[in-house]
Amino acid sequence: MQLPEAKQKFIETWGKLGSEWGINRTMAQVHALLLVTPDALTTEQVMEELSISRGNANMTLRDLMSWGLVEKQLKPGERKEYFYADKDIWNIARQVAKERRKRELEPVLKTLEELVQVKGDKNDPDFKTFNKSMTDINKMSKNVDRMLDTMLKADESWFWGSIFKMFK
Amino acid sequence: MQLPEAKQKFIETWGKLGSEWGINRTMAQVHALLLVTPDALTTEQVMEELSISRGNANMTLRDLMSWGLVEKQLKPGERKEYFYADKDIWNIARQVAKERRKRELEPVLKTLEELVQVKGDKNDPDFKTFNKSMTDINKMSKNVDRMLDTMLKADESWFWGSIFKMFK
DNA sequence: ATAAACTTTCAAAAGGTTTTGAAAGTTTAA
DNA sequence: TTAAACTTTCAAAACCTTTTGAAAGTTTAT
Repeated sequence: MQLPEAKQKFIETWGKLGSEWGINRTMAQVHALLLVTPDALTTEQVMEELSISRGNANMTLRDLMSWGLVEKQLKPGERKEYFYADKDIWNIARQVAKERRKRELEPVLKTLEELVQVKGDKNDPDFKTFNKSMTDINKMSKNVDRMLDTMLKADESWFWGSIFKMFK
Repeated sequence: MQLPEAKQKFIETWGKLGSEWGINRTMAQVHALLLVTPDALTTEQVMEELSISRGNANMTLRDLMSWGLVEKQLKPGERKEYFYADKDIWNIARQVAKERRKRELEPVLKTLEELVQVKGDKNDPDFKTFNKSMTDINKMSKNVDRMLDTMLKADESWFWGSIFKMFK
């Protein structure tokens, strides 16, 4: 396989994976494009490479910046804005974990906390089942939250090292 | 908050979380309903509780079975099929991890393996960037894969215990 | 064999999300 | 100023996914 074809394949694959995990396909594709591009690209170049409209490119690049995955670069003497993606995969993973935790896990944790408090008749099977599920899901969610916290603070090799020591 | 309202809130919350993570909202809602219901429900009851059509209920329940989250129960002397969800949250998490790994991570790993093999000019910045990204993403994906493997084989309390020992 | 009870299918409709592109807005240079 | 270069907006269109519901299929009891 040649480089241009391989890039294309990566962009497709990353886009598909993104959409399976609730990330807009185009956003994942733009990110993939920037990941395999050594230097920063303009909106124009992103539009060109992926055959998408100006509006789409603009909005997607802003989204990627709000996720902390892409940064704007201004070159001296130039009006155009350039976009550059951090290529450090551990940083990327942490950044995504951090954002999804804040956007999605935290609100759920808050709701579960309320639902665990719901009182009812201890002999009512409906209540018993509800209460047990809420308690268990709440515990697991908190564990996930703590694991993410560990990951966010950790250095890559230390984190995986510790994980794999689990089965030494 | 009263039990019926609380159930409703859980169903909503779980549905929203599901859709944020690429799982059909209705599927997550049906699963949530079964999680807070002590006994097995018929298609009819699911339709009723969530105000969805027969076709939708049928297809969603089959999907949940294919994910290994719900099982069909037949009661002696009855024609109707009943659907029951395993309430063990660790089992559920493992089952979801197992399926998503098989359906989504494995194909990506296979593609990355190919993309890492792509040869090119070591002085070409395009090639260097592509190759580094593929190598790094491949390594991280393999680590995730191994972590999932550990999780799938593990007992709940042992797994979290080991995770939290990481920061003792 | 028949009919009632129940499940499955799938084309069409509804609903939701993403994309477009032209217009409006902004910044910079002269 | 003015106008060129560039970015942002957003209503409408395109696209994609989900849902519906009636019809077809299946199973069981008589």
